[in-house]
Amino acid sequence: MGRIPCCEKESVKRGQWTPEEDNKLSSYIAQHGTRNWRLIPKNAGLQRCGKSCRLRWTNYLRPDLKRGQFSDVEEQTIVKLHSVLGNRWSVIAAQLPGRTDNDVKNYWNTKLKKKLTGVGIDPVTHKPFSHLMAEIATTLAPPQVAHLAEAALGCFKDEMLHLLTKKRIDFQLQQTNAAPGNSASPYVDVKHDENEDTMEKIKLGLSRAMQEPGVQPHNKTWDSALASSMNFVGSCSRYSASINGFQCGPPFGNDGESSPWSQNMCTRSTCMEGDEQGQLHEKLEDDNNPQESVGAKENRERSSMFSTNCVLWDLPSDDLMNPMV
DNA sequence: AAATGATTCAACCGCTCTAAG
DNA sequence: CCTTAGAGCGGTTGAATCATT
Repeated sequence: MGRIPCCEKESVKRGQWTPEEDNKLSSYIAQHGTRNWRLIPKNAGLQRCGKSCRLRWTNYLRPDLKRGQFSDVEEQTIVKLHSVLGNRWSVIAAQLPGRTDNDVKNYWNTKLKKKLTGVGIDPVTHKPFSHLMAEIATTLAPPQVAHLAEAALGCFKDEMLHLLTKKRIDFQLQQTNAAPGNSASPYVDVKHDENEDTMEKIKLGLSRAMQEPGVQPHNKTWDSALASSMNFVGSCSRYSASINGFQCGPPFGNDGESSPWSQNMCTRSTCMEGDEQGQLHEKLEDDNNPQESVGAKENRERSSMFSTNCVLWDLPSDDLMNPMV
């Protein structure tokens, strides 16, 4: 037995709302409140489904809604909460006064996901891609690691190309175009010659990632030492440094000394049991410092989480500037 | 200036959860 | 306990807008 529709689809209007409809809905809700959405369109004289009315009200007409660009603080809050809660947009939105789950979801899908990917962070797990690869590598026999590395080249091709080329693309294109007989792509020729070398570097990086203890050099961000440590404390604390001091340890961990995988565990919903929601609130309130000056905020934006020096595969940054690793 | 592609975001869809009877 | 309806959620779509060629 299928569910009955919430309204007669033939008799309801769909699509964009007109100002007249908005007025009718707003004034009706102002008078009668939002009880029983099914009756609201009928009583308000709207040819709309109750569900549509609710959506229009909660996402657009509510007087307490905040319009316009997300602030840096809001952006960071979303990233933080998403790393803990995943795609629980309504919970995330509840921490952002004036923002709806739809707003947050749209902002995540259109902006934040790309930003994170652009700096080499997997937006699903909030870990560096290099770290994820190293994690997978530990479960494989050495010959398979090479295959993994090869596969990674394909999987993350777009992200890597973006990272590797964004600063030198013009230069490379100039050089390529200047050289007679070169193909249109700056990568085609070097790819073939350097492929072996590239694969060796990647394998080396992955091997180190599997072997090294938790060494965390301080002069790099998002490098494969993160991955090599196989210790998300390192990556998370580095990550947290990039996003304005958010720490995955306390209050999320059980104690001050985080276990190697405590960060990993705290990135999922298990972290939200008990009184942690309250701790989350505390933390968020700390972060949303209302006294922050505009100048300070702008400065911080310039050095925001997304300006991290992303180094993948344990390669020197100079190598990253070459067309193929 | 026009065409095309990319991006944004309001709105819809289908599902789950919850409470009432 | 079961059924049903209402509410809410997350995923997806597509029209409007913006950027690029």
